[in-house]
Amino acid sequence: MSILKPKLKEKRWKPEVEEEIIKLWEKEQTYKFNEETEKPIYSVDTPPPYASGKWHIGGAVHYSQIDMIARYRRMQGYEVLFPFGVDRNGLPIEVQVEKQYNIRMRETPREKFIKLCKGLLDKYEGEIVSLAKRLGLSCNSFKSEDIYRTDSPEYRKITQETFIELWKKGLVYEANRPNNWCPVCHTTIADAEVEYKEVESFLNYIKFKVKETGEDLIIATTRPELLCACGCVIVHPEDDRYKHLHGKTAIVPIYGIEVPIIPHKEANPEFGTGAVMICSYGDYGDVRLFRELKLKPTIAINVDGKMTEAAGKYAGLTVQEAREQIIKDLKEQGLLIKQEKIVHRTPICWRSKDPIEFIAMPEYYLKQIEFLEDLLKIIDKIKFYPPHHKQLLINWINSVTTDWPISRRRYYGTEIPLWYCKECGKPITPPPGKYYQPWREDPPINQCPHCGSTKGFKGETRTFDTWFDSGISQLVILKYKKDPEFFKKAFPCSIRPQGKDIVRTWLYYSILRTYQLLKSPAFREIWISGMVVDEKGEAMSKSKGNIVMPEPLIKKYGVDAIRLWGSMEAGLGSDIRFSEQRVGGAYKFLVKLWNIARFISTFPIPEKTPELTATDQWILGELNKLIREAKEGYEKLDFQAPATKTRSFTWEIFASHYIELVKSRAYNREEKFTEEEQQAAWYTLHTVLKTILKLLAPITPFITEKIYRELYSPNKSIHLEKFPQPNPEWETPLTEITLILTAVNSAIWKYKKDHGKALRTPISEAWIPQELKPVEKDLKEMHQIQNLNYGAPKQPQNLQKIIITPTKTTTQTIYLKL
RNA sequence: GGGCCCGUGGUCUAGCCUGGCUAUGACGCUGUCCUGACGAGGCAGAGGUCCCGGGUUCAAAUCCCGGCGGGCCCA
Repeated sequence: MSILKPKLKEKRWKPEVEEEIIKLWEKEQTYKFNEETEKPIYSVDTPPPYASGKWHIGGAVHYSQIDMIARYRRMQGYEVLFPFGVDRNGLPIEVQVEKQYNIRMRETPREKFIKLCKGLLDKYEGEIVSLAKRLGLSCNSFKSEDIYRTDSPEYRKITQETFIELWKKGLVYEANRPNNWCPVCHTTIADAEVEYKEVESFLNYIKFKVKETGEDLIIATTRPELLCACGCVIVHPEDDRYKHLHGKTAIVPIYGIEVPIIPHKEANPEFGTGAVMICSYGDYGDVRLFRELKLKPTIAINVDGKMTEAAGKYAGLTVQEAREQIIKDLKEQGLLIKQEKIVHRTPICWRSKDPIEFIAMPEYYLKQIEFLEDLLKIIDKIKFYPPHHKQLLINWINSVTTDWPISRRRYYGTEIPLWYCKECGKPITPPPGKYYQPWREDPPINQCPHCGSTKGFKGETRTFDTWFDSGISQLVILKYKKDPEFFKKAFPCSIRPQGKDIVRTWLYYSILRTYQLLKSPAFREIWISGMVVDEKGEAMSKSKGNIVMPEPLIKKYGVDAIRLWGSMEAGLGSDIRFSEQRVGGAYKFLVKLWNIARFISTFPIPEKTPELTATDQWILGELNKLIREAKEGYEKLDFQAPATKTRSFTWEIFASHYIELVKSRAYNREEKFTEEEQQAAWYTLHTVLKTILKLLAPITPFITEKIYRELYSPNKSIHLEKFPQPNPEWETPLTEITLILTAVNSAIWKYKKDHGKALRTPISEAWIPQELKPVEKDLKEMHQIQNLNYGAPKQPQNLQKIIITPTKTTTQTIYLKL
């Protein structure tokens, strides 16, 4: 009798092993992109994480799911372009630097400020890259020189080049119009960058006078500090309370300004008193009405968020201070009737979280309104995963009403490549092909092409909105403007994977930018995932203090457990609720898988395919079903079904029933089986295991790689293997017995347990359903049945009768005797 | 005010598009078993008005209408 010992020594899967595997991948350059490839290219536009903080568990899950897409496509035979990039431009890092060093950007020399930004960015980038590696992302390379950065001279050069192109096409213009202004970041921001926050504030009822009649007119407002900028009062045309005032004049308290009372349907009779004061730049509606009614705006708030001279005695106060002061004054003068507490949504800056103001500044705009129709058409050519999330993008496109302000009065961003002639003041663009910094260098020409002056130029100091550069990542990774031949071959980008939170920004801008440059859809596929929320179902945020960091979980359970948990937890597009307990549950399966492999590793792999027994054919038939189901999920780029179905097959069918059935045969210690039969068990055990490993490889890349290398392929990664296909030779009607077989096994185990017997205890007599005849030999050994019969016994008196229910609607009867 | 998604045992989730068997699975819970890989196991079990109301249908978790509740986005 040969001594069989498991090849896998460890009794359980250890998360530390993952780190060795990462080193192996690095050494072998497993995921390197081969540009000369004959295979079709599949390009993944990995979201370049913003280098201003670490990833929480949500980031970890999100990126590992994107990795599953890359891994699945690679196993399907694509040459996968899966770059890693880092987004480093714009507001977020600047805000961070101001906080960290307690400085103000405008009071700091630009060179110095940029240096501080770079330093902090490098630190965060390092942390993010090492976590990305630890998560097992199969990016082509994590070498510093291979990572792209949106603030590198090469990237910025391309950003500027695309701007020059759009400028020449006449798609950029400058306009002085009120816009979202963050007084803290000191810059204009786009609608897409505006967030809303529920704020509790007072609705103040303020007494105006009607000039013609002398009567009081009560106005309700949340912004009394804007009284000085009041341009008119509107009332609803059908509002009977005010019909007699149409066309009359109202006198603004404190300032004594006379303004018209205008009937307008924007006034909501239900809100406040039904009479609304319209102030220049109060909110969107105010801005719109001022334009519509051709009123002359009064600028009440300056760029620092302080009141201007127009506010009279309140000049110089902040908005908040002015509001408090004016309320106090109104109260003293008996002009404040009452105050109501209300909760309303206030627009805030997405980065600094401060309330935004509407302030008119000259800014550059990129035309987008005239492209919206085309965008709606072009996205029909893109496949969405999951399909219903396409609606998120359609909704946003339909709600865009103004062009995109792209200039930012900030330091750390891609510079707008423009100079202005000192003589005529007209802007000039430099030739493309170089990275320009107009705030610190002269243009490449010395004579103004407009007026011929040689007096020199003044450089533009503003930068681009950060979405202006991240919105071309899909072009940059395909070597746009760098390698035209490759670009032609690879464009459009195969897939844009991203979270649903940045549909209106990154996704929308990417599609717009690509369409404007190339008149083509940017992507073939778009994959939009949900977010990871905390145990209570709420979004994670620093202010709530409910952020879960991945590192301790990685240490305890390993990355594979987190990845498996993330896939099993919810279908694609749904939010995933964090639960450490469930991560632990995923880890238990990995231990199970490890031990299954450990058991199987006891047996050699037969060199020739032996004649298979019915039991073997049965499990291969079941395996075939699993392959089909898993593939179906993978095709939807939704990993929930592959993860849960493979898990349940592995644990509940393969381990619990097949392995138990063939243990005797595989060991064959008493030589009750032929050598061929024994080899058939070995062959089948290995075949099933190998297939399970491949089915799980995209989801749990570490444990599958480890087992695969130990057992089957020391030198070639499982991740370079082909994804399993259903095998027609494995089709068998034997899968029809699965439910009966598992029910009979369970019944026998329970019977023995009920009688306090060990599972090895012999059964002297058993009567079971006829269907199980094909697996008779294994079944007898498994349960130690001495006298096995089929159907119903003639003399059932001495036997225990047990009714089993293989399906919910069918029952069968078996008879047992110990 | 509008759009999208969602509502299934204590908790989370599948099924819904394409209606049909006693509703899937996990975690937790209860009981029990040291069986040749696995006690971070095995086995067994309890636990559900499929949010509510109406309609279509022989038949509804599933389709339609109307509510209620939650989330996200927009105005």
